Amino acid sequence: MKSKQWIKPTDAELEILQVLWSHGPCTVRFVNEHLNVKKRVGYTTTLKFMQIMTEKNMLGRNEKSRTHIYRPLIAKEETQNLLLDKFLLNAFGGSAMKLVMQALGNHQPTQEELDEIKAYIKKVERSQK
Amino acid sequence: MKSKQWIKPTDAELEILQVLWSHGPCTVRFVNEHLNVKKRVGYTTTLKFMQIMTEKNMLGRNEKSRTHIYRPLIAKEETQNLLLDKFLLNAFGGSAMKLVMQALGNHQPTQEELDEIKAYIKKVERSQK
DNA sequence: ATTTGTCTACGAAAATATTCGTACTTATTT
DNA sequence: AAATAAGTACGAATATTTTCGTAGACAAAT
Repeated sequence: MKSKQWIKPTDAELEILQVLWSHGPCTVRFVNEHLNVKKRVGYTTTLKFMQIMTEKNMLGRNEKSRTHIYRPLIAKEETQNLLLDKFLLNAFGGSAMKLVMQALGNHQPTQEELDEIKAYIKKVERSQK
Repeated sequence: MKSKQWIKPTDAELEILQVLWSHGPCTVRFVNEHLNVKKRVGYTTTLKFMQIMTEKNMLGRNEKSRTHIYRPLIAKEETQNLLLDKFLLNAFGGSAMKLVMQALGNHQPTQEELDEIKAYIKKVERSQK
């Protein structure tokens, strides 16, 4: 949707975005604690990243209170799409089908998920005929 | 297949691997010319990468003639799988289904491709019953 | 046999990304 | 009010990735 200059989030930035996307707006401390579930990261490291991301307009923040509240400024789906495009090109030479088949093959979909895909395919076929 | 220490190829390394995977073993010059179709890269840059990748055991080379012939030592599918796993975690919080649906949605599959997926789903369902 | 072109090796600059220590400010506790 | 705790800002060290220049070897062309 945006005409903004797209800046690809780095891995570390993405981890922070994940937290903000799933919980709502939150503090540096909250984010940092979540990151620390997976791996040890210093508080000021997380802080620094979030400050940088704010400069890059990836995040916004409310400075009303001393403890700032950060929120994502880029949408989850849009971001994932753009990353997906890049990844597709980088790793799969642009072949979406290859990627889809491999993702399906590697991650044992449940019957429900299969149904979801079938429904989606039907929809596409109908609109495409 | 391997118990080798897995080293994630960087973006630049992946571009080189793509060339080696699709054409057979080839020379630095050949690879470099291919990369230059997309973007300008110096010859020695490509050379350096391929030397580094050889050190990392990503590539092997035949030094019989003065002009070395490089070949990938890591398999395309295996590498893509591992990268996919990482990407899935990084960008999609591990949800393969989300990724698949988004890939399908963004890249207008042809009828043939849809058929391919349907066939695959059938296969899974049969084996899974 | 000299010049010119192509190759490899290697060091190191440049660009990016990651990590954290220190200083300073503002609350909160004692 | 002094000490302690919790925040932000910022500079800078590290680590990683990308990019090339330069030197020396060897072969091909003049």
